[in-house]
Amino acid sequence: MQTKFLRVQVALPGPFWQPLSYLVPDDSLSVATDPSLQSAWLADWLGWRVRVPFRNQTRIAVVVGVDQDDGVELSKLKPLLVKLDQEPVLNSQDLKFLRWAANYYHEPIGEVVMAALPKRLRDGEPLALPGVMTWQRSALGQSISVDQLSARAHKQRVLWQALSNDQAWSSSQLNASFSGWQPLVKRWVEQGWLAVKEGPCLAHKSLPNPVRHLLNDEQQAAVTSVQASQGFGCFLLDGVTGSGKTEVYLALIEQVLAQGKQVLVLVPEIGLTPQTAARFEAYLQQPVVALHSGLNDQERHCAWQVMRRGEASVLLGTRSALFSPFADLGLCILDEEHDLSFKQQDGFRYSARDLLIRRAHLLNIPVLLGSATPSMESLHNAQTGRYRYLRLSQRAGEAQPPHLSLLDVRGDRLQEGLSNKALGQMREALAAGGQVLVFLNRRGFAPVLLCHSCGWQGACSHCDANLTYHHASDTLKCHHCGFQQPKPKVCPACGSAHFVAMGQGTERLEQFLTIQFPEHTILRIDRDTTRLKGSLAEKVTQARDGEADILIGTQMLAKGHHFPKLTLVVMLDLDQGLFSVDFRGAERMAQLLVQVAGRAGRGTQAGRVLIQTHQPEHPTYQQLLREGYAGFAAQTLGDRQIANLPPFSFQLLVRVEALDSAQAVAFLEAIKALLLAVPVTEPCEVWGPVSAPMAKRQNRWRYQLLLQASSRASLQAWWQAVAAAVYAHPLANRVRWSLDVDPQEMG
DNA sequence: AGCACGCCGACT
DNA sequence: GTCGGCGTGCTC
Repeated sequence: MQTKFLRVQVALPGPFWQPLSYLVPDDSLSVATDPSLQSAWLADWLGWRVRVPFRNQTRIAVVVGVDQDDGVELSKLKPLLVKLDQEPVLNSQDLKFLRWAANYYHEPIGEVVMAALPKRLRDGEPLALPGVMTWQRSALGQSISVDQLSARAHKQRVLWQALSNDQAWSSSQLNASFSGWQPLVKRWVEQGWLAVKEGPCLAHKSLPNPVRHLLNDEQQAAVTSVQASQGFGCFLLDGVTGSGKTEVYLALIEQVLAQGKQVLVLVPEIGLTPQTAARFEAYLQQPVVALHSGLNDQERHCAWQVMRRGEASVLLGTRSALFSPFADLGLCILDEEHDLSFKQQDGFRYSARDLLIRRAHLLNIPVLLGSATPSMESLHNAQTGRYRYLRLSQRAGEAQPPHLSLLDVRGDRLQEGLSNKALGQMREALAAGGQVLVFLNRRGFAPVLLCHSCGWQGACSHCDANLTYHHASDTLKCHHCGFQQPKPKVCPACGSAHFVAMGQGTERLEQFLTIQFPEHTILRIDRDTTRLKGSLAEKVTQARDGEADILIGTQMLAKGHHFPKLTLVVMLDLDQGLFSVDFRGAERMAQLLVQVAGRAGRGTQAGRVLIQTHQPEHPTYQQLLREGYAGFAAQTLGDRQIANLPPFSFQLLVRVEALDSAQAVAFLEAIKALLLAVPVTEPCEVWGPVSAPMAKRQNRWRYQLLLQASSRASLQAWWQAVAAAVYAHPLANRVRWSLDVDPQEMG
């Protein structure tokens, strides 16, 4: 038999645009050289973890291809060191999906594959979780009484006595009660007294009491539509706040679970609270695996493993849970589909919504997107028939839709951003026994220290941004690079010692309201007051139970929470959304308004929403008030079509950062020249280079180039036509640059 | 991305 | 004379 050198292609984190090849060790050759065993050879390697030599060290990689001749010289190839695990970590469908994602987002395959593995597996830890073994008396063990043990072996007798309760003991349970149990347990296993079981690594916990609900006609119609789906289908569930989208999800999940299949539910980053998981468990009466940023590496590994093995059927997670492997996935759900947190904003800039749809498509299963304020993209897809449109128009129970009104504050004196009219309304609502939420979208309102004499204000020397004044530490800080300095004693420009703190923060608002409403309790919920683990959930519970009369909140209070006693919402600074540089500014503002308004009047009392504004005649407000979100969306889609903006076109943003701004611009100009030289049939446009919204960050100048085309395919093809030349450009290695496919924010 | 190699200022 | 600054170039 002639010698054939076999190679595998592996995904390794790093900027490698194709997988790296390694030779397989000699002892694997006999299988592979026989052509009839090619498929066995494939199954033996594809998706397996391997340890490979890399430079002068070793790395963990995943085999993504087998024996493809990629043109790399044999002499350059190294043999891989060892194959890990007893099974592949990713199956061929997972790999196909990940390859598609890498290709679409122009992200190195190694980075994408590693995003699909929990950190412990990326680091080469064993696949099996330590501590998931449980021990229980075997049939033989049942007959062994403690008296058969030596009377002098006190430790043994205590341990055996404990094990005689017929429960399965995990190592963590044994650790908690006994020391030195391992050798004894090991011996008893060898003697056949104990049976080892590899149990689920999730702690057994008791399920909440069952909760059932009846569906109204609209909910039932939505459930029926999705159930009728044969194979892949994408559904948009457009349901007003409080209309009971979750009940639809639960009914569908229940049905899929009854078929023995699994379900993946994605929620926004701050939407996943223990209450959400508990609600799912109460209805479904089975454990729900939660996967979110609050978990440690072991817990993530556990969740990953449990879903992959099919030991649990429901995964409820944030963005990255999208990559989890499943034994048999039957349904995907993505709640609050308009939410920006589904788009990863750094590194691998994927959209969890778009990738979830792609994954469902590859698996040929239905996917359901839900929102009270669907994105223009999804509404457009529903209108063109790519998605099936499902509508829930009624609030569940007796709850009335909130009443929205504009509060014209032009010419009024504002105290900490609040008008006297708003304060008056708050007093009335509180006197009537209601709860009040003051909503502050703090962006752009960070407190700035200003010299009262000359107007000087601190600017960061490394970024194109103002320094923010921090009262507690009496310092000026840059939120973008971490630069900080003590508050100057006198103004660096004019020498005056008279400073004023400008701008609005929730902290100052809280101080002000404490003075205004001394007899009422105030609860502030924002990034600063919820930094500790679990404190958001705790505060939300307090708010929901009516322990505070006045709530002060930012973005994180806008989503999904239910405050039955809330009767009045005051929105302080929505106006800025009207004048955003981003064409999606108004869309975001409208979504925020409707979502926050949805917090009010979910109990028996009708809710009111006051929007403080300097622009009461602005068409966006007028439209939202007259026709609601649907009318706003129809108008916005019309405008987008005329302007040929997404969702009527597709965009790709090239971002560049460089210490030398000339290099950044030169690189983008070079890319633009390459793009313009490509003959294209469909309309393709390129704008820029322009300065990024924050022109300088951490001493690097930031520029961007926007590509736009009439279809995803033509946009991809256009970039592909220049990609090789761009990567080969001398500046490509001298500046930091990245691609953002389907950018959601221009920052 | 890391992490080496490589070629010029302040130190025992 | 060296230690080390981070520019630049490669990784199967």
